[in-house]
Amino acid sequence: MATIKDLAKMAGVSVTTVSRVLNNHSYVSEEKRKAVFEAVKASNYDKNINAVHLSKGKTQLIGVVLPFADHPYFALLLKGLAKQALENNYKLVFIQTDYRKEREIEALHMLKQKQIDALIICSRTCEAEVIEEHLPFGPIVLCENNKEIEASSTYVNHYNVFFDALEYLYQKGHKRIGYCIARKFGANSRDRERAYRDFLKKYHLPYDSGCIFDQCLHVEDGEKVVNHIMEMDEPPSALLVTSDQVAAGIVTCCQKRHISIPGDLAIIGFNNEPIAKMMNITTIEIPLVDMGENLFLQAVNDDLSNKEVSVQLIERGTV
Amino acid sequence: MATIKDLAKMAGVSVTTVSRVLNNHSYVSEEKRKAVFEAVKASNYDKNINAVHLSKGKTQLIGVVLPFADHPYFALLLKGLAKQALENNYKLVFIQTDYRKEREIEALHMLKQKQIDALIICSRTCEAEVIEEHLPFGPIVLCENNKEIEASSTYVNHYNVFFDALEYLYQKGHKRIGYCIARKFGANSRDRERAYRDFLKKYHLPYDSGCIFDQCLHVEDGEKVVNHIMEMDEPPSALLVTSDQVAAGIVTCCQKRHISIPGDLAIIGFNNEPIAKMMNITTIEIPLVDMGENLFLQAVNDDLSNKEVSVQLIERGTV
DNA sequence: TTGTAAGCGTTATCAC
DNA sequence: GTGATAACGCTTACAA
Repeated sequence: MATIKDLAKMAGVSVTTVSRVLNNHSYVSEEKRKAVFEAVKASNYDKNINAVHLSKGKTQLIGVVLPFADHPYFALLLKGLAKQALENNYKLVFIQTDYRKEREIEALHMLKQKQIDALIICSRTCEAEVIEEHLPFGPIVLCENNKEIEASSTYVNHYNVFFDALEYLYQKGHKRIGYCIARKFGANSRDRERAYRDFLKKYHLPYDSGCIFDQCLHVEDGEKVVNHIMEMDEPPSALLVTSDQVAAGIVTCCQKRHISIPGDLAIIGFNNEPIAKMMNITTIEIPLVDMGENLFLQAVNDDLSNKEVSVQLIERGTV
Repeated sequence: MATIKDLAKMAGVSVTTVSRVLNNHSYVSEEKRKAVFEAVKASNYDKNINAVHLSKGKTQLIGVVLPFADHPYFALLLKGLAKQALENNYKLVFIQTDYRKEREIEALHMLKQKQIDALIICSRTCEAEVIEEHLPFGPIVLCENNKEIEASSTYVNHYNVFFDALEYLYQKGHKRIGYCIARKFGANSRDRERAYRDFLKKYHLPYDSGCIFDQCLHVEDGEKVVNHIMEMDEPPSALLVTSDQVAAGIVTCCQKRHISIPGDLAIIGFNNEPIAKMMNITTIEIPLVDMGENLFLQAVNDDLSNKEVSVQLIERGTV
């Protein structure tokens, strides 16, 4: 490939002039400008962007950490991120972690190595201290409500949302409520558990760990939940299900097993994924695409901000 | 941030020695080695990876072009790609195109600019010639059965698969068969259309463009299809649906409308997404994660290869 | 308006 | 074993 030096020679100008033309900085006489463009054409020149990166100390690359993309929750976040990346002339580096700490650390490492200008962590696994250590190397933005880390974030207040949803079910007469969640740990999960315990306490309801189902991510996990519930002596009469995927699985499975919804079991899903509308599932809508867009903007703008997004209960047929 | 030069000074050695230690090339005396490591610790040093990229002419970055990630088809491909990327010490640059040509071209441009070492195009939009123009700049791998482009590929023979599926339905007594597809153009779609027309010809069946439904991607699109079918004078008795998402939407909608499946309408989905199992949908399984893995390997290995993957009909309750 | 030359932080080729 | 020093290809003071 031709370099800027070659162009300079071909066009009979200096490399500076070439650079100026290429980035249209300041004025360059029309004839030299033309000569440069001709040289570009003739040599099928293109910048070596790595040289630019080195010289500028920036890469127009933003890292995105998420456990996996084959789930609407992350896929929709990613959609929003990608949208803003495009509009702002950035590219995304996709870092799939499967919730493994070492991979998240690798992503942080990329920030330190200046391979990416900022890092967006959609679902954090490693300790707060590790994040903090890397803060000096560039903006890190989180998708959780975290006061201890000095980083920007866009998040849902899962404590409040969960608490309100539980109250809603309680008002509808449910005294025995369980919930399904993806993983037990993680900031959002812990907020939800706190809400659950506080709710139970408020109404003097017993805590039963058998009513909490974790590892619930995909449609097929709904089946496991239903099977489990059918074996229970005192099954819950309502379930908060943190993904409509799982909610859809539960509803489908209940239909097969002739468990009436909401009669025998009430369901509130999360995210308002398309399938929830399709299957008439009551759900809590989370503006994931918007959140993705905001996360991206926070990553490039750098100034610290913490944005709580609001969610909306969409009442349909499963409560 | 400290540089290799600083380390050299701190450790009292040359930059060459530092580089050698850092990349453990050849032998370096134990004491100098130690001195370097101490300097690294003391200064919290980390490589500027952009300098490495420039110097080596490689970035350990592979570009991935796909229209969007919020669909199981692409999300699963991506999963496979990410898995191999991790194992081979590469990162993926995620380029979402929404099927827009200019964005695909931008991705090709990154290859020319040496920002990525190779490019994987999961769903091509731009012309074959444009791809070919960029072939000199690095490996490009495709996810389609394309003989004209001299690039590696991993693909499903959609012509054969479609034809066989149509035959299968025909043997079951269906004479009026339609299909649902994501987009009309694109290599895979055209292969499918050819198969459809050839099948029709073989059995002297009439071609009716009203039996082809495009823009079918998500669950909710299934509803549109059903609505449309209910208006038809001569509705199809069977449908090939190129995504289980849409198939699930169709099945759900038919249940609501009391259209019996497979009695009034037979359905064959595609991909064997989890929802297909859940809803007992007959489908054609495509090993998407494996395909993703293979695509990645082709991208880094460079030598030309074209791999056709085999699919499997999974008979369940919708035919 | 244009050019010279010094970075940017590595790796790699030579000598010694 | 070790160290100068020249790439790598671009940007940007600073001069002219």
